[in-house]
Amino acid sequence: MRILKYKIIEDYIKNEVISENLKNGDKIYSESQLMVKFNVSRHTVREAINRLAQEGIIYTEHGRGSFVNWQNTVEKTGFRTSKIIVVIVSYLNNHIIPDIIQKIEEMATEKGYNIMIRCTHNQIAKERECLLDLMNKNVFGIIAEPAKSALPSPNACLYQQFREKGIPVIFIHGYLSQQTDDYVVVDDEAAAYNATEYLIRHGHTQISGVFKSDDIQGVHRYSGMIKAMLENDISINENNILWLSTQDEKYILKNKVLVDQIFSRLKNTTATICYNDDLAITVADKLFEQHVKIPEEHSIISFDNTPFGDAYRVAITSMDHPKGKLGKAAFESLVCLIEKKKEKIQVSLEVELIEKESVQFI
Amino acid sequence: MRILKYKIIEDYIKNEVISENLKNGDKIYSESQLMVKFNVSRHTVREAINRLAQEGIIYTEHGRGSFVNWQNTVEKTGFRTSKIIVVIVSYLNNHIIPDIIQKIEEMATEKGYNIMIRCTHNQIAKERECLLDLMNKNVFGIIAEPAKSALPSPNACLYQQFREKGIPVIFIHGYLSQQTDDYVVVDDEAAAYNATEYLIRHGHTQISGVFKSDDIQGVHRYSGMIKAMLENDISINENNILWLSTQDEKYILKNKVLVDQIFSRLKNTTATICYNDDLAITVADKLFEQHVKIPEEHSIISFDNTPFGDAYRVAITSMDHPKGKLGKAAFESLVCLIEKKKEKIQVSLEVELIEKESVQFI
DNA sequence: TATAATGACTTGTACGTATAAATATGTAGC
DNA sequence: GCTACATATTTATACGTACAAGTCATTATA
Repeated sequence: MRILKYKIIEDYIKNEVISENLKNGDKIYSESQLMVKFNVSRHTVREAINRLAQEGIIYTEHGRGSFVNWQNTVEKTGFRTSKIIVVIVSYLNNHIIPDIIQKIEEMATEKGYNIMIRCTHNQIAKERECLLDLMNKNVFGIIAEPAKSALPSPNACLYQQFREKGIPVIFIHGYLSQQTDDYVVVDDEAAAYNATEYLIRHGHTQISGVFKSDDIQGVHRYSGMIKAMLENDISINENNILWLSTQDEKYILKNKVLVDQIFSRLKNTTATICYNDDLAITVADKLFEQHVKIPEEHSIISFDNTPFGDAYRVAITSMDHPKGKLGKAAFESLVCLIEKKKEKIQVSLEVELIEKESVQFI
Repeated sequence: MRILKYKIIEDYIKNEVISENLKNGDKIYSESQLMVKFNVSRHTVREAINRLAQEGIIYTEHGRGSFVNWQNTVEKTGFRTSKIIVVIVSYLNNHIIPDIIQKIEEMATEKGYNIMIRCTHNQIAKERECLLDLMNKNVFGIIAEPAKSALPSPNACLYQQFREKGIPVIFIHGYLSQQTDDYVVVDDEAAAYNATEYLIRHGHTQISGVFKSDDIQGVHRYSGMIKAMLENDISINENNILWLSTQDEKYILKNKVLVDQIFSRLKNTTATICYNDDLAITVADKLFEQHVKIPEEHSIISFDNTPFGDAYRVAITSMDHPKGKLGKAAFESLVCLIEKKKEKIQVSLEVELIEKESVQFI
């Protein structure tokens, strides 16, 4: 291997910077100084300096000199080479997602990644648009809360395309295919199972449920409930289950028909399992309006343990949501896939039950 | 402007590539060909080629020649050429920011911008780190909620540097300098003025206040309160004002001393103006614990009109927060600055009072 | 005292030359 | 038809020179 003169100078300065003999912002030797020092031509010195500048270790200013730019070196090349992770979520304005994203952002910044946010409003079309837009961008990985995960998704193949291009995708909250997807989710079935067992232990046998029909979470929570009831030899009355779509949920407060539906489903039951705290509060409000006392006359249990449910006049007993843990696991898993340290990530987080005031012994 | 020879060659080749006279993978003219073609020295040709290689438009192979690398340019450049807007906020997990960001994301995606998120945890150090990190990145603009906006900020000069580089900065929620900054904020002083007037109209003359000391919003809300009281000839007792820092706020629930402080400040008053709904609920909780009934024995009014305050056992009367409007205005203003359609943006949004249950006539 | 001019020093652009090393190609020899 | 070799072409490294242009501190001037 031939010894390159410019390489000698380049390495020398690089070492000075790394060993902090030259600190950030310091002016390095001028071209003429280096010419003398290494007994080379100006051209060779400039070659070395150009390479260092290209690497982002120094920058030069006309008429002033070259200066160390070490602290920014890693990221200096800008977003072109910097590591971008896209986080795709349904909505930002709920009580779960912001916490997850905040955790992801925290860890990502620490690791030198940048977080880009996209919202789908839980609409397949917006999700599709977003994925197509990202398709020819230079992203390192995707963390996605899939839209309408309970239904067959026409966007599954788009996510697949990212994986085929070597861009890992981690699903959170739900997934599109349990076989092929990488995901970090909450074990909703187990959570619902435990919630139902908790009601049963409090003497409830007539239990109704309000679930969301378009998210896989709703399906899992439903099946956890059913499982617990079957195992406790409690008969299941499908009439006591109310399925709501995202659309319904938005209009539920205004829509008289839906309110009536709630009551027809809850009739003859002593407890209700609600898809989440927001829904639990909506249901509770309607019950209060009809002078049904909670928890004395009707118990309610729900999911996600939000401050919203905490602040309600009857604090809603709820299955906790490990938001920070989920964000952390999702990011770490994604990095594992990016760095090819693992091939498949399928994590299911267990959750605790947080006892509050909305469930009573019958 | 001096005409640079290497620049002529560089632009010529770049044009050949863009116009697809030279397609991806094609070998470009050799150095000696270019020397003849442009009648320059080899050095000048190499200067041009080096720059093109640095841009990623071509690559060179020893002994073979230089080749067009255009297909990768779009991909490689990826986000470099795409329009990135960075949104810097204190926290994501509150009731205001996610809505604002969601609106910004919605509009940005529509206009072909990409949103990058950073959280400062309302810490000057983290804000600084974030700004330094962004300094060398190719962003189109910044929407920032400044950290600790009530105090003189050492990061003000960093924001200034962005502006000097032609990267506009729009502050939301607060600003660092009313003279020089571009901002879209809520008119907190007017809001507090109206809130105070509302209390006065309900017969309250002994009014206490709980404010945040490190955000400019707290200062503005305080001064709005003072203004209203002065104009109504109500004497102000500084002992009835409690100032909390972000630090305090976090420990307030656990810290006995602070709880006592709250009560010493609220003593002898019939109503309290709270910095926001979260604080209002904390204060209300403590009052309830001491068997003070709200609103019968003490009225509370606050800011931001969050669902959190809505769900509280006594729905908190609160000044509304135009989250969507603010997000929209911030984004549109930023685009105006980016496209140089405007030079200065200083928007103050007026807010409504949302009457609920926590204020009563005395 | 404030401003303008000067000169020393710095990097930027541009020319010329020479040799080294990698690649491509044509030719001679088997 | 294949290999080995010589040759031409290409880029890479390296020397030298000259002048342009930006920065900065000192000096001279108004």
